[in-house]
Amino acid sequence: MNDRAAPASLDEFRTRLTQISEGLPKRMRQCADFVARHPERIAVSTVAELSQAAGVQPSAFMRFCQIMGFSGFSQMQKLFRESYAQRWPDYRTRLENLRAAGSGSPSALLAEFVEAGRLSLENLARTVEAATLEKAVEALSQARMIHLVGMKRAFPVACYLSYAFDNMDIPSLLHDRVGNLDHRHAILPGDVLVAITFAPYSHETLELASFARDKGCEVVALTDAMNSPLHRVGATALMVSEVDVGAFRALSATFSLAVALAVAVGTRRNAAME
Amino acid sequence: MNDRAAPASLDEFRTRLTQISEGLPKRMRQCADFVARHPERIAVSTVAELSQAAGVQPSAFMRFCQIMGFSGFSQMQKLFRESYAQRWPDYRTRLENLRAAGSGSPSALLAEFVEAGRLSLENLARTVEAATLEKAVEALSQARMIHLVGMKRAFPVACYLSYAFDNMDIPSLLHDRVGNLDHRHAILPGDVLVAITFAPYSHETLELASFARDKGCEVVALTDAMNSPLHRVGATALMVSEVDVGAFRALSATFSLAVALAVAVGTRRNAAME
DNA sequence: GCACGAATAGAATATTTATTCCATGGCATG
DNA sequence: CATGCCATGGAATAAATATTCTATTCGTGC
Repeated sequence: MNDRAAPASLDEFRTRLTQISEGLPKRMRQCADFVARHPERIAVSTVAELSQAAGVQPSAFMRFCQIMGFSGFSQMQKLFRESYAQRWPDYRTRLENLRAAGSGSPSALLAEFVEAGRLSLENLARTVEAATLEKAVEALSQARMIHLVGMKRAFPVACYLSYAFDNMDIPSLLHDRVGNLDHRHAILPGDVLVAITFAPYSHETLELASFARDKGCEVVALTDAMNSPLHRVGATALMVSEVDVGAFRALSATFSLAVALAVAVGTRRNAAME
Repeated sequence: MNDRAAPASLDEFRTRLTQISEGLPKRMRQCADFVARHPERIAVSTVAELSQAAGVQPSAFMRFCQIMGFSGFSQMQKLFRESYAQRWPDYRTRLENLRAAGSGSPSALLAEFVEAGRLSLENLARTVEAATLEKAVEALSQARMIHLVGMKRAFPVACYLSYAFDNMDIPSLLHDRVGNLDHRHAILPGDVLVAITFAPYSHETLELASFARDKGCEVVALTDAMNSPLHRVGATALMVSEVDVGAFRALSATFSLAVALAVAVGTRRNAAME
């Protein structure tokens, strides 16, 4: 049937997968991609479920298993069941295991940040004001152009928004201060500025926000607290507080908020065009 | 049959188990003890295997399942399988429901992304390999200089790492392609490259990775799946898969991983200096 | 020590799930 | 344009697996 014996470990499986994944027919490629993306599901799902999730017929999935060198799905599943048995424990106990690896260890740190991210997300879901969010989306949907600014820790968020808007063909400009160039004069009537900053608040961001306000542009703020100086420029302020670990903060919740904002604006703009 | 409905979550399962575990006949007690001891095996084993491992007959194990409130073993196994593989199936329908309800509303979208973020984080905690993470941290701690590359959706992550390393006085260089300039020749022996890319994989990132490898530098990868082309350059690959909402993905889990990586490297480097 | 009921084991059955096979359709090659 | 090959879908079949049933055992109360 096939030129090679069945993979005996996940590593071998991975190797084989990358080896063959080029020059595979369409459906086989779908299987390969799906398996690569959701390896954890192989151990606990049936052929029918997996094939449906991958968007192929059960028989196609079977053929894929054979191409990978297994006699069939069952043999492949066996490999995954055996190798996932150890790392299986549910989320909570798994976190404890990671932590137990020692308080300074990378795994323990990761566990801390995962937990912090989860708390931040829950917090975000609880505290966000639907009306404010709605107002922000409405403003951005009407905008002639969307300007983005964020420095330091906020810069990744601004970048991501820029990427998202770009993907949805929404005109946007990232004020990234490359070469210390200043594009403030690109802010014209009818535009909207998204200003992102967290304590300690960046001077440049605040200044650009008040500049935009003075030009009569609306300002949507992504910030961290009620006492953020962005409130002073009359911005529509979305607040998101990240739980910190030691002196460090991830951006898990902030990114969820950012992508939700972007997608909401994108769909509303599309709806308006039809 | 039994006085109560089937547990709907692992927590309910645990509660019920402790409730009934006293005053149980001998074989039932054996089952209870075994299940309590090896809950992870339920999702991936058959009744025959489990009952043998617990030292009882298959039929005894069946009766245990019923005592726990399930109709049979299959229903109980389903609970364990579902709580492991996050239920993708109803994700699509949930989205459709949202749309049908006319609620492309921003708050509903945010709720979706918050949920997606949470699932991604849990998934990350479950699937990360401590050994790989350790290897990555070690490599980065030894590095003369850390190079960072990531395009499109991965760029915010690269930016954040750059910011974090900078804050900890760790020499790093972000290959941001501003002005289409290429700094590949700044990659010198003893350096390490952190390459970040998700499907569809960025050509530039892959190319820089193989360039670095050819120069004899280690490559640490942050990527999304087993079949990422970064595996082919022999990178130490940390995998993190984000749950998507429609066509969009946030970066919640990726950022938790990134910040944990950065902080771990920072503390280790500090420890080495003293 | 006997009779009764619960508990158990093992075999028989029903159901689910993997696997194979064959007919069809599309694509590239001659 | 015709021909052959390969990929694909769907249905038929085979295997594995859960589930139920019944005979037997074990313990308990009279």
